[in-house]
Amino acid sequence: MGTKYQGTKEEIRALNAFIKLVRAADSVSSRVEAHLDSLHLTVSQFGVMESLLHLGPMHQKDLGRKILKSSGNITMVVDNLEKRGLVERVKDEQDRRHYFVRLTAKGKNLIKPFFSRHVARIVSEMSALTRAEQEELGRLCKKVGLKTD
Amino acid sequence: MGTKYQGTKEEIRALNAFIKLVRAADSVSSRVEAHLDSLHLTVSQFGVMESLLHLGPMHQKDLGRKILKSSGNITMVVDNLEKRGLVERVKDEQDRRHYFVRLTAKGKNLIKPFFSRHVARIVSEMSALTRAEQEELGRLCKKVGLKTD
DNA sequence: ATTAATTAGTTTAATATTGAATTAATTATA
DNA sequence: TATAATTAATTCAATATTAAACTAATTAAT
Repeated sequence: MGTKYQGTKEEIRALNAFIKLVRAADSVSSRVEAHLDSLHLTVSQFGVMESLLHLGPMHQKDLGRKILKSSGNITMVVDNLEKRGLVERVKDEQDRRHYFVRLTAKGKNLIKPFFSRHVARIVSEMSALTRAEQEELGRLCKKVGLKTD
Repeated sequence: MGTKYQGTKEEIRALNAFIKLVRAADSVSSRVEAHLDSLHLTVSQFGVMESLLHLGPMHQKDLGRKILKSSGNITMVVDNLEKRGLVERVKDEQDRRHYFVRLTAKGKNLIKPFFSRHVARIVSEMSALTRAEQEELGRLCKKVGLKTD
C-alpha cells in the first residue's frame, strides 16, 4: 500500500519513457491548441480545416484517416463546420457514395491567417529544444510510433 | 490549393517534431491501452485504479491532478468504479469536505495481475528503441513538456 | 464571533467520441 | 444479369469530457 511500482531497471526505463512521451504530447498540444477557443473551433474541426487548406478538397473517409477519428465523428465535425458556412459538401459525380468536402471562401479566410499564428505557437513551444534535439525527438518518435504488430 | 504547407526551415523542423511527438504518443498509447477493453475499463478508470494501487487511498482532487482530468469527470469515473464495487469512498473525518477513494479487495484483485501485463506491453512497445534512446526520448520529452508561460 | 473567501465534490448542460446498425452506391462473382 | 460483398456516409445509443453553477465544509479576516 502506498508504495510506488517496483520493477526491473528495464521496466522502469520503459515506463518512464512512455509516461514522459504521453505527458509531453499532452501538455505541448494543450498549450498549442489553447487559442482554438478564440475561433470557437474544436481540435477536430481545426484538423479538418487545416487538412483541407493544405491538401485541398477531400473525401470524409480520408479526413477521418488524416485526423484519426471515426467516420461517425467526421459526419458531425463536418456538419458543424457546414452549419457555420466554413466548409461545404459536394457529391463526387464519379462515385456517388462519396462527398468531397472543401473550404468555402469564408472558411479559407478564417483558417489561413490563423494557421500562421498556429505555426508560430508550435515554433515557440519547440524552441525549448535545440535544432538537433528537435530532429532527434522527431526521429525517436517516428521509430517508436511505427506499427509493429 | 492542394499544396503542402510551405514554411521556413525552422517552421518545418518544429512542425515535424511536434506532429511526430503527438502521433507517437497517440499510436503507442492506443496500442498499449487496447487491452483495457478486456476488463471493460476506460483509460481514466484504469488511471484511477493504477494510482490507488501504487500510491494508496487518495482524495478525488489528487486523483484529478494525477490523471489530468476535471473534478466533474473524476466524480463520474469514481461513481462508475464504485458501482462495479472496484473502489469505495470513505469520508475523511479530519476534513469532511474530502473523500478518500480506495481500492476494494475486488478492485485490487482485478488490477494487480493486470498491471503486470500492462507493464509488459509498455516494455514491448518501447523496445523499438535502445536503452540509450529511451533515456534520450525521456529527457527530450521532459524538456519540451515543461510549462514555460 | 461573524462574515468572507476558499476548497472539495456534485450536478447540469453542452459537446465530443465511439462502435454498431443502417442506408445507399459500387464492384465482384456466380 | 442477379446476387453477394464491399465501401462511404449517416444515425443512434452509450459514454466521456469539460466548464460553470452549486452545495457543503473549512479557513481567514475584520
